[in-house]
Amino acid sequence: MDRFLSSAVNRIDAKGRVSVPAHFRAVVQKRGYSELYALRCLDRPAMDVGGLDLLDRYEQRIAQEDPFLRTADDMSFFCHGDGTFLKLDQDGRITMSDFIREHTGISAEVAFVGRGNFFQIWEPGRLSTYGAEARARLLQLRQGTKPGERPE
Amino acid sequence: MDRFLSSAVNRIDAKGRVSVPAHFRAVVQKRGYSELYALRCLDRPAMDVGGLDLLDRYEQRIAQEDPFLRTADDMSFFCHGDGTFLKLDQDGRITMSDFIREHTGISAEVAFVGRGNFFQIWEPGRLSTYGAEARARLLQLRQGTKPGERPE
DNA sequence: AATGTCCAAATGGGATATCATGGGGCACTA
DNA sequence: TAGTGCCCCATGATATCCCATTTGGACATT
Repeated sequence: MDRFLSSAVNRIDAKGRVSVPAHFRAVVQKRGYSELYALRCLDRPAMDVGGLDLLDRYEQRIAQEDPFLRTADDMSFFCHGDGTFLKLDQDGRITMSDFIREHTGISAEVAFVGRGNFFQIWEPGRLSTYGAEARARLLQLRQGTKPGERPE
Repeated sequence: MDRFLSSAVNRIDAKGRVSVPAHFRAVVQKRGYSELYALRCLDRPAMDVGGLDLLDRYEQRIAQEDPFLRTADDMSFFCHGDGTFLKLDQDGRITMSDFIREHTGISAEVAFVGRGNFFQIWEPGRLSTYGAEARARLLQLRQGTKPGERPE
């Protein structure tokens, strides 16, 4: 399987390292990612993590905009300024920098969530909160609340 | 990787020096920049820093303007006159001149922000304010695409 | 079903390399 | 002579390498 699926929670050690789930590492290798690109999610306390193709997609999108308009600048600000590279060490671990901790609230444990072509990193507590909200929204949709309306 | 990515804040020492993040220095070297050029951003308290090709970008912009209008002249004045060269010392540091401090409000710490082909220098507080605004604009964009659609 | 064995993955930690930062000293110059 | 820029080195913090130990699940055996 070459997609990031399922989820797992791993502990951060005293040096700030955390193991990427073996299954994810296998996908990373199968896809030939030599480096991982991590991006602060726009509206959630999570990081999207994937290969450079993730970044390429953003850059291609930006290229379509007028480079001198603010939108293009905002987009670049986001995908370059709010992104970072992650290095897998030889034991398959990554280090949780302050850059990541600030945005996610991660401190002692990390939740890894597969998302197909990429995966996400969450603080476990916030993930379950968010998951509950997402389910509630879907439920409301089914029960006939106006689509697009944000519950709460 | 040969792009300026991610952000970091470093402290200015008693002599007015600040370390350019190692990753940025690596990119500078990989791109073969022998000198760094810093330009005052037009509409923000930040500096754009990059190789001389940074000027290409602005000159391209100027070329779009009607050469008979004052705008073109202003722009040229701006990009050719309102910039300065930055020298990396042997330890990979640059000196924060008054020219930079005045425009950015930098005093004790410097935030470096990768922007792909160049990077920016900010006063950390102002950066976070501006970043929040930029993200808000992007969110707006996304929500304009299709109401109720699951953002991705 | 309970227990034991094995293996892969996760975790811990010492040693080392890299980086940010502070500071001394020298040359040039205003 | 004070100020500035530049060179060099010291130090502490962090990141990385490498190896040891623990954990947990799959499988086999009884």
